[in-house]
Amino acid sequence: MQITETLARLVAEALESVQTSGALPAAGDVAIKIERPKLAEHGDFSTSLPLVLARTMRMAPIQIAEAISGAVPEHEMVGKVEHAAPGFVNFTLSTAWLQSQVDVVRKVGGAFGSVEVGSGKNVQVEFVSVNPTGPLHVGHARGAVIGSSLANVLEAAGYDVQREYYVNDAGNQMRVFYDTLYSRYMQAAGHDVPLPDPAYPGEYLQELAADLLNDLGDNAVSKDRADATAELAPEGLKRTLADIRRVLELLGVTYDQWFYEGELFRTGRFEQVLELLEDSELIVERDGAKWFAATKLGLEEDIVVIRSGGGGPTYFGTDIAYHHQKFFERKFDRVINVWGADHHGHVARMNALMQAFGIDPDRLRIIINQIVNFKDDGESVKFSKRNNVMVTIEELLDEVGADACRFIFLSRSPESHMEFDLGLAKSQSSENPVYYVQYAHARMCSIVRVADERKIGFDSADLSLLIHERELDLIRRLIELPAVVERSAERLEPHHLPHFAMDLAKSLQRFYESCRVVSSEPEELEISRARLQLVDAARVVLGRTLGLMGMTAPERM
RNA sequence: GCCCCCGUAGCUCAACUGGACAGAGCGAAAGACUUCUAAUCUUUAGGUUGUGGGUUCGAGUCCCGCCGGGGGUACCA
Repeated sequence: MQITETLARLVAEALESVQTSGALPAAGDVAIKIERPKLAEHGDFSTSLPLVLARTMRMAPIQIAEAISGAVPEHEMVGKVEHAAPGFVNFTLSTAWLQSQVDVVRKVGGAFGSVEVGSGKNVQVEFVSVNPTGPLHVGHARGAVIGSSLANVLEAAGYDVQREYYVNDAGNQMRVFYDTLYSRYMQAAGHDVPLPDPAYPGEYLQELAADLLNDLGDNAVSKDRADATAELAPEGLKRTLADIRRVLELLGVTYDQWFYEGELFRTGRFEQVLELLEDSELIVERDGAKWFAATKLGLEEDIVVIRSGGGGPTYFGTDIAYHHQKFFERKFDRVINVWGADHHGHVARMNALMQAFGIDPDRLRIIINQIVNFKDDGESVKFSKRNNVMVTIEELLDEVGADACRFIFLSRSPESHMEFDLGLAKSQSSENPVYYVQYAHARMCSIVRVADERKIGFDSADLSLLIHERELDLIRRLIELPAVVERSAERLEPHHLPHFAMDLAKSLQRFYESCRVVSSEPEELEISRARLQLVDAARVVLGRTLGLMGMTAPERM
């Protein structure tokens, strides 16, 4: 059970007992919120319940606070209960209990921080899902990092998680991609075939076409356009996807499932779902096209799902089948899509779609991450696939490194319009907070190594020796991780992790500064052992935090 | 025009969904290494949370109006 839950229970008991005794009047049901005060003098946890109750009880909040704080039952976790103006009840954790947590952390080990809010529900996190028409560029990195860390956090929170990349292999953009590939292939073979319009004019397709000519030979040259394209397309797709996958892995991003849009057509699901909606008259025909009747569900306009003139399904059209499949065939309890801000217009449509399916809209959550504004030494850089000005994720990783990249993207909440200064990230990489955090981890590992070299075993230790302010501060920090995981999972906000990591690293460095761990003085052996256990616990917690962020936890730097 | 997101220290960002004196990092100023890693630590300066109202015991957080920035508003994705 989380600390706050225990405290809330104690407060509830206290409230009940003073109401039973008649010291306080009845007040109906109230939610008891336990929070963390900003100031140390206000204790470790607090509740403003008296302020909330003041009105209905028609009493001064401070009196209520006094009554409640005086009635809080004894508990091993709680050292001190105080009331404070204007109407707070403040809790200070007991020193003995804090000391005991070092052992708890070490026993739980790498699983420390896991919570059970997910209770075995299965959730899918779909992220990146960029059309495989070329290499990923820097703009895609943010969603990749957010999605992958969120998946880690949800897993730690007890969810059964599936990470998915939705491969748009069937749409318009792919046709353009294949048409361009054909032209480039013919050009590479020495034929003057102009680029289609529209086309993907970038270098990437020239290189890919040259590779295909080299590896597959020139068989396709003599075929007509359709046959040749049909021959080149699967290999072009395969190689582009393989490259995307490779670069994502460099960034520390992996998937459980690569789901192909084409699958929705091959299995007939697209047709089925459309028929289903036609039956409930949510698909209508007009102007030669098929429309999703979103106006019947409160939206301002209907949405085309199949274009007129045999134009095929739209992006939204296949999304209908795709999401139906997620909920009804694969039966996910929850689905989370991480999208860039350029797709935010679709959110309302997706909610309407959930309505059409008769699914609780809360089961689908769409995280919109805002566009990243890239700068280079203060100068704004605009990227675009069309005008061919872009930096690939791979180039970014060459310059900045995956860990630093992840940390930077992760520390901003998704809705912030973040700045990413490439020049700064490169030139000041040693001042980057990411190294501060990793260094703290390496330092703790180093201490354990030294203890090992000097043959100082610390399997057993007297933890009651840990009474230094910095030691207790560090323990307080360590045991925050479960709450951080819980909050990040419940609110789908992985950005709390790097901030916690910074705070933890700070506590570690401060402890290191004030408390000598491995001592050569014989009379300090016992305190050394106790501190070694603390260092070991801290190493575990920081390592886990880095792991959740998808970063490495170096043992030396 | 309409819809969504944002505006917090010089810069980059937090603030536990309405709580107590708004916090970190970087940058700036001043200090600290004979021991386990100085990629460190200790101080100091820096704020009318864009702005004007409102709700509340209490507002960076909720509501309304302005100002500024970004994104969307296709039979593109």
